Amino acid sequence: MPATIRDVAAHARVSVATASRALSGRRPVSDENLQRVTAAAEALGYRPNLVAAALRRQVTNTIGLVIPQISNPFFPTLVESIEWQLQSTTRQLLLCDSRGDAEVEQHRLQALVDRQVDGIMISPCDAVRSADAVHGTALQVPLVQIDRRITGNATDWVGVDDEVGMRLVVEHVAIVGARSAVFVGSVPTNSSALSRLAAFSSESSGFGLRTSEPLLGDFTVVWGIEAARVLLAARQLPDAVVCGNDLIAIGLLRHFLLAGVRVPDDVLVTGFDDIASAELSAPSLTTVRQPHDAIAFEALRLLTERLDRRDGPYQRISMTPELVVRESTTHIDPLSQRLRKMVTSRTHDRTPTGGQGRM
Amino acid sequence: MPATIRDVAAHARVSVATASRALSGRRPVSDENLQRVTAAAEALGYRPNLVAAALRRQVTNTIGLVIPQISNPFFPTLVESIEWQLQSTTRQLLLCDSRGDAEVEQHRLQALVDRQVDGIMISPCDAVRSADAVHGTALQVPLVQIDRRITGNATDWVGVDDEVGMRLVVEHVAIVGARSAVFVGSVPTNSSALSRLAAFSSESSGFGLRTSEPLLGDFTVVWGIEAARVLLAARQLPDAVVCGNDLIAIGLLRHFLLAGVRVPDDVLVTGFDDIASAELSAPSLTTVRQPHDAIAFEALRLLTERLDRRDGPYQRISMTPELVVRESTTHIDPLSQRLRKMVTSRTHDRTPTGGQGRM
DNA sequence: TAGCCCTTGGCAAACGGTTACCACGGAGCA
DNA sequence: TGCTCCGTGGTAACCGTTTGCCAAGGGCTA
Repeated sequence: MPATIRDVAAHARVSVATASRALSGRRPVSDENLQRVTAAAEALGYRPNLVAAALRRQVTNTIGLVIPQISNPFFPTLVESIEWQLQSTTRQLLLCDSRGDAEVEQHRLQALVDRQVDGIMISPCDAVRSADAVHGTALQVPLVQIDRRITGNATDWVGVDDEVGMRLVVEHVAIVGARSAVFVGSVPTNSSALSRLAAFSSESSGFGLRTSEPLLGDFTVVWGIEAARVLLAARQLPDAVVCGNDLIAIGLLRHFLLAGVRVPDDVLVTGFDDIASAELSAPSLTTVRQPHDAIAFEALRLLTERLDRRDGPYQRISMTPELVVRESTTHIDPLSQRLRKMVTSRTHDRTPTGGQGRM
Repeated sequence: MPATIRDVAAHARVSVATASRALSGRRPVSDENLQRVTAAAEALGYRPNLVAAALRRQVTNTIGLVIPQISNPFFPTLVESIEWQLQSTTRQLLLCDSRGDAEVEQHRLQALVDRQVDGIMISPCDAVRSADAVHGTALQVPLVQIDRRITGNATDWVGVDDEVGMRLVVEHVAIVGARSAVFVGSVPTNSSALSRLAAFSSESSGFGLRTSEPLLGDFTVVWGIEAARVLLAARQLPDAVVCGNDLIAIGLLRHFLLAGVRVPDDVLVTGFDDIASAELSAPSLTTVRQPHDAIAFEALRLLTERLDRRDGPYQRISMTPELVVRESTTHIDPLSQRLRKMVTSRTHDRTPTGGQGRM
C-alpha cells in the first residue's frame, strides 16, 4: 500500500537504481535526476522500508541492550544515556530485561542475534552463570559489557572502577574519624558485588579500619532494612556502614531513622552509584557517582570500533568515579540540625545541638 | 557465513520449501522429512534470519514504545511490565525516549514506522503538541496510548483513572480532617497534569475544601522543593498539599523536613503514582497506586486486538487506582513518634509526643 | 476401473531495497 | 583520429525467507 522505490522510480521516469542512488546518496546522480527523484519521493510520501534495506545491506542499525532489571534505578539513567547516544546515529535500541535470571538472559541474547542486531550491550546478571552465553554471543556479534561483567576477559567492557570508588569511600570515612566499618553488600554473584566486596576488604585494611564479617544479601532496599536489623541486634554498631549500592544504604537509613539510630552521629552510612534518591533520603547519602554519560559514550565507541575490527584485543575501560559527600557522613549536617531545632523549639529546650559525636 | 535455510535443505536433501515448512510448521510435512530437516538444522546450528522472515511475511514481531523520560521513575516499572508481557509473545521492544520534546517524539515515531514495527505504544509528552504526530502515526500502524494521551480520541488509550485517584486522595485528607488544600502539580501540557488538576478542582469543591491557586511547575523533585519554598513564604500553610505526582511530593517532604515543618502534624502531603521511593521517603508518602501490570496487559491486548481489526471503535480503558495511606497523612505515625523519641531521649525531655495537631 | 479428493513435495515468485556489472557518451590526451 | 578514463544510467542479481501454484501419488468411492 505505501509507495515503494519502484513507484518513485516510475514517477520520476528513471530506473530504480537511479532512484535508490539519488535517495541514499551512495553514488552521485545528475542534478536533473536528483531533482526528479526527490520530487517524486516527496509527492508520493515515499518512506524507505528499513527491513528490506537491512536484509540487503546486512546491517540493521539496531543494537540490543540487556540489563538485569530496569526498575533498579541505576539502570534507567544508563539506558537514557545510551538511548540518546544511539539515536544521534539513527540506530535504535532493543531493550531486554533479564530479570536477573541467567537463563532468561541467554534467551534474550539469542533472540537479539536472531534479529541480526549490529551489536549488543549487556550488563550480565551473573558473573559465572552468564559467562557461556555472553562468551558465545560475543563470537557472533560485536558485544560490549557495561557496568557488570562476567569473569574472564572474553569481551570488551566499560564500567566504573569499583576499587577506586571503594577507596574514596573508605578513605573518606576514615578521615572523618571512623575506626571500624562493616560492609553491607550483595552476595557476590555478579561482578559489581564481587569487586566492591573485594575492594572494601583491601581498602579497609589499607586504611587501618577494624572490620567484621560483611553482610551479604542483594542490591535492594529490603535487604538494606534487613541488614540494619541484623546490625542493631549485634552488641555494638560499627563506626561506619559501607554499602554495596545506594538501595541498600537507603534501606539502612530508613530503618535507622525508624529505630532512632542517628546518622551520622551514631553511625556513618555510605552508598554507591549516586542514584537520584541518594540526594533525597533522610539524611542525604554520601555515595560514589557513576559517570553514566561517559560510560554510555565509551560503550558505543567500543562497539563501533569492534564493528570495524572484529578481531583486535579486548579492551577494559574503567572510569574513575567521584565521591559525593552528603549528610550521612557529614558531622555538621543541615538535616540533623533541623531535626533538633524542630524538636527543641517544640519542647522549648535550648540544649545546644550537635558536636558531641564520636568523631 | 551462518547456515541459511538452503544449507539446511541441501543437507537434508529436500527443497527449501519443505525445509521452511518443516521448521515453521506452517504446513505439514511427512515424518521422514521432518526428522531429516530438524536433524540437518541441528547439525548446522541453523538459526532463521528474522529480518528476511520479517520482510517476506510483512510482520516484524517488534513493537515500539515511546515514553517521555525513562529516568522518571514512574516509567521503568511500566516498561518492565510491558517488556515482560511482550517477551512471552516472542516480540521485542524498541525503546524510544522523547526527552519530553514533541519534536523528538515525532522523529522517533517516524523512525518506528519506517522500521515496520507491528505496533506502537506511546505516552505522549504533550497533550497538544504531540497530537498531530500521534494521530498521523495511528493511521499507519496500530497504536495505543498509555498513561498520558493527546486531546481528542484519535486512538485507543489505557491508563489510570485520574479522577478516581484524585477523589480518593481528596476524600482521604478531608476525612482525616483537612479543611483547606492546595494543589501542587505540573503545568497542564500533558494529559496527566491536566486531568489531575481538573480532578482536584472538582473533587476538592465536592468535599468542601477551601483551596487557593494551584502551584504549577513540572513533575520533578526540584519543582517540589521550589513549591515548598513558595508555600512557606506565604502567610499560612494549607491543611493539605495534594501533589500531582510522587516526585513533587517527595520534593516537598524533603524541603519541609529541612525547614522544620512537620508532616503530617503541620501539613498533610499526598502524591500520585506510588513509585518505589514513596514508601521510603521521610515520612513515607500517602499516594495513589498505579496498576502497572494491568495497564501493560490491557495495552498489549488493545494493540493485538487492533492488529486484527484495523478499523473498529477506539477504546479508552481507565483502570481504577488504589489509595495507599502512609505516614504523610497519618496522625499516629511511627516516624514522627520515632523522631520525637530520639530527640527527647537525647535532651532528657519528657514532654509528651504528638497529638496537638490541627486535626 | 475411472474419477475425485487429499496429502505432500517442489518450483519459482514474491517481499523492497542495494549494488555488481555493463554500456554509453563525452572529455582529455597523444 | 584513436585511445583511455570518468561520470552516470540501466539491468538484473541478490539478501534469506515464505508461500501461491502445480503436480504426483495414494486412498477412497461409485
